[in-house]
Amino acid sequence: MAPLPAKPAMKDRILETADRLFYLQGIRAVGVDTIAAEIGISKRTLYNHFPSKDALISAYLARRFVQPRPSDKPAVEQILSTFDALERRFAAKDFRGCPFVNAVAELGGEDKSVRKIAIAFKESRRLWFRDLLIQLGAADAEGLATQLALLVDGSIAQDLVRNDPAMARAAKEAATVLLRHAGVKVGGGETAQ
Amino acid sequence: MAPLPAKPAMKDRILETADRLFYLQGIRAVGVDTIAAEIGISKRTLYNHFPSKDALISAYLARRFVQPRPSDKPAVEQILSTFDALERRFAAKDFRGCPFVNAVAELGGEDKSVRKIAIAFKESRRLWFRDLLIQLGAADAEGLATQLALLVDGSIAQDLVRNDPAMARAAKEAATVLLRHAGVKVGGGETAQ
DNA sequence: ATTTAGGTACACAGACCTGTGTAACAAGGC
DNA sequence: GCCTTGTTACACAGGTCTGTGTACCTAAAT
Repeated sequence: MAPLPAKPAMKDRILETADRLFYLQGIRAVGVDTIAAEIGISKRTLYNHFPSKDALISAYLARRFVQPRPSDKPAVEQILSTFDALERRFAAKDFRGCPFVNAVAELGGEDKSVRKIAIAFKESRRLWFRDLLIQLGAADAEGLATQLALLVDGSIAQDLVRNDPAMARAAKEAATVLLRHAGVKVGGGETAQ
Repeated sequence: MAPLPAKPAMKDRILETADRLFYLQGIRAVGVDTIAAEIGISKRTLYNHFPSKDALISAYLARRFVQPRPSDKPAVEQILSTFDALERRFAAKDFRGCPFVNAVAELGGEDKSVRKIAIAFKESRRLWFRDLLIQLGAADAEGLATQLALLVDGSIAQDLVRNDPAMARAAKEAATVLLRHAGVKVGGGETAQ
């Protein structure tokens, strides 16, 4: 009915495939040939949708930049369930660390736009923590939000290397201690054990 | 006097240069040509000392695998000064994250030996924390050591992206809280402020 | 029926990569 | 003098990479 329902399908397919391959194998390790071949299209078609590999990289990272959706759950539960979600993702065998950190590590200071989006992503996550902490009346919400972000990224880095989902649990336990220390009331023993 | 004082100089020069370039620009981003050219030697000479680029990569990571030297300082001070050292390294403009994490991120699951040495490195650091914590009689030295390692790697990842040495201070403050919570006596207010 | 948009096949340029082969050169030990 | 060891210069093989050029095809819109 609408004149363009199936039209953007190709661009999305390219992006989705690039995302998967970039993330799993590394950006430099995946050539545009590989992406096109994986979809079964010609390289020319790919370049008709994205002017360069750099544009594809930017689109890949932009696609990964998703905000956590607002929730009605209690703030403290939102914060702690972050680490449960991490543990679940660590257990999936296609988890390969934070795409933004990996991109910066791989592309170095060379690429300014990559770093820029990575910084924006990390800060947005920190602010998400901070706003919840403010709701909770936590002492030093700014500093504590940073510390929680450290625990998240630390567990991601450790899991990337060790492949051990327990890293998320360790982070959650540390987060619980830090929250309590900041005067936040945290529900019982679900953290221990 | 000794017959081979200047002999291994070349191999060391190659390794040192490879280390610097691999670390700063990424392993895949640096070709053997570039390394040889940087030293001013021929590519042939490089290949006379290392049979392949993979061997050079392994030597690079092995070179980065240094144990913290034993110290007479009090254990708690050793632990906390780790974060001061991190802050100093973050402030240097040639800091580009953890070479082991970066290598795993860049080379992916593809390379088993790289992951192996990265795991060994991370575990050796965790054990270093653990042994000090045992000396201190901390509760749950194993778990706490993991948590401290998370804070280290988290601050490294955050600094890699943001270039903000304050990440090390945030990690130190979190570490202080966790140590106190485990019953470790930590000296005064040098952490706050 | 014709135009137009998007896709295909395929070759190619130009760069860079790892790794090898070869012949010549320099310096110290014997 | 001779021989060994390390280095150099340089070409090259064979592969991969990004990106372009071109001519053809198909299907939908008009």
